[in-house]
Amino acid sequence: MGNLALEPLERPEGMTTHEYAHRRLRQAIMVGSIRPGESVTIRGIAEAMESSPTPVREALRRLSSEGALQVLDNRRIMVPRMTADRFGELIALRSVLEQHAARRAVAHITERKIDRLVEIDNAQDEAIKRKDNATALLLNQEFHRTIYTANPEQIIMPMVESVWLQLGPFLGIAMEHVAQLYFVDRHQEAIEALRKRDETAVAAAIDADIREGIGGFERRAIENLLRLAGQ
Amino acid sequence: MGNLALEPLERPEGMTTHEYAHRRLRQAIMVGSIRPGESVTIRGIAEAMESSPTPVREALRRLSSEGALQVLDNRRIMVPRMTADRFGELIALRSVLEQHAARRAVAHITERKIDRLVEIDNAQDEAIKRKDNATALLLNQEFHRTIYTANPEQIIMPMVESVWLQLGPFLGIAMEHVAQLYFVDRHQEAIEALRKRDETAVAAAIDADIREGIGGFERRAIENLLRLAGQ
DNA sequence: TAACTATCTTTGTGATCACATTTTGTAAAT
DNA sequence: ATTTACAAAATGTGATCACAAAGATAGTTA
Repeated sequence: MGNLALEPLERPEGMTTHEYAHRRLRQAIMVGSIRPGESVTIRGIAEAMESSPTPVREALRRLSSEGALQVLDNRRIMVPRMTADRFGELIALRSVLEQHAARRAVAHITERKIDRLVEIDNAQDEAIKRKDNATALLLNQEFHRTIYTANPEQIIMPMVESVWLQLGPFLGIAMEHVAQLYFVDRHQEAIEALRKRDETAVAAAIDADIREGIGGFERRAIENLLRLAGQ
Repeated sequence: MGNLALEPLERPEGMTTHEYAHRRLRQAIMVGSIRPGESVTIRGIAEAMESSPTPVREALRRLSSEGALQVLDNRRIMVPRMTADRFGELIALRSVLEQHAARRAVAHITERKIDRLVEIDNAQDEAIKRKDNATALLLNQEFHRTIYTANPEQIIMPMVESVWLQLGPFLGIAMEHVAQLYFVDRHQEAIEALRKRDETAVAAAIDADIREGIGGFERRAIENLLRLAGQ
């Protein structure tokens, strides 16, 4: 359990060690590189990224506050386990949060932003064709993030990302057992609705994107996947 | 800026230092003991609670992930400043989050829970009569928390508390300049709706409680308060 | 008086160490 | 073969130290 395969990540000049550790772990969790129930150790991570326990501990505390990690009673730190019920809660919350975020952003969307959204969506389609799930996943997040952050007073993004983080490990399992993630593309609808500045239509597109995308997993399918993964 | 008046807080047996630091700071921020824009230092807090920088840093990282603190470019850590726009975002988000949390909890509410809610509400009324704002505030939170945590799979509570944390410092300002906080009591409505297991009515009561309570501050009033407080 | 500079102090950061607890591994006993 | 007992290793925790960057202060100059 001590040895942990963390894909390398460039470290910008001037970034602190704890911030780097945080970002690297966060990304690993977000794209499903760490399985639910897997535990991480402070010293293990410190060794893996050639630093010391102190900054790693700060990174782990942040991740636990973000819901990405869970601190057990025996002080061990692990990626939370997934259940069908928890998955349902996460999808319902994701839908509510992102619909709200989208509604609050509509008034601030510029034509330039919309052009950017089209770009991202095209890139995502490319990634899906290449069967590059990880990239498609990140581009999908980038699409959503671009919309929500159009609102300059936005304060919801950390919560949206928290939900993404909590869904990440399950996505990792799904990607292991499903040939290709089923990406539903309601992005075109969202873009059209944004062009018209139609709040309700935007919210509907976001909701559909979530519920028919990752949220579309049936309860039975989730239980099967978790059993297959030995959860 | 180094000296910080932290009201003492009992420390349960076996609680780690960083956890204790986190809880103590969190409570101070939640009830408005620290003003927006005020900065805290690692060594200052460590000295105030007779510990060392290491665990304090962990506590501060957690609080920054919770939105209670803001890390500046110069790495200084401060309580985020409030603006009328940000306040509006916070109230809107609070309403959406708590309505959702309440809806998801309705099915799990027991008669015992409802009795507990009545108790809390009575205690809050007492505190209001005594003009004990801090206690009333905490009891109000306890009321809401009791509802939302009835759902055993609930994952939204950390986000709700994050919003409370972000509103806390402004409440501190409000309490300095307003004789008594205007507590609107839609709790009776919420209790009645819970008794009937009426999701929509519960959500409506929660929404009204928020929007007519703290959310009832007019934009003009907020700007005045902030100006009075030298923000 | 205002602006600049040099010095001292404060502060954040990360590595290291010591300690207590937990976990793991091994050998003996039933 | 399973359980128990004990030793060894691993792990989380918190204090301390050294270093660099930022901030404050005092003194000097224009």
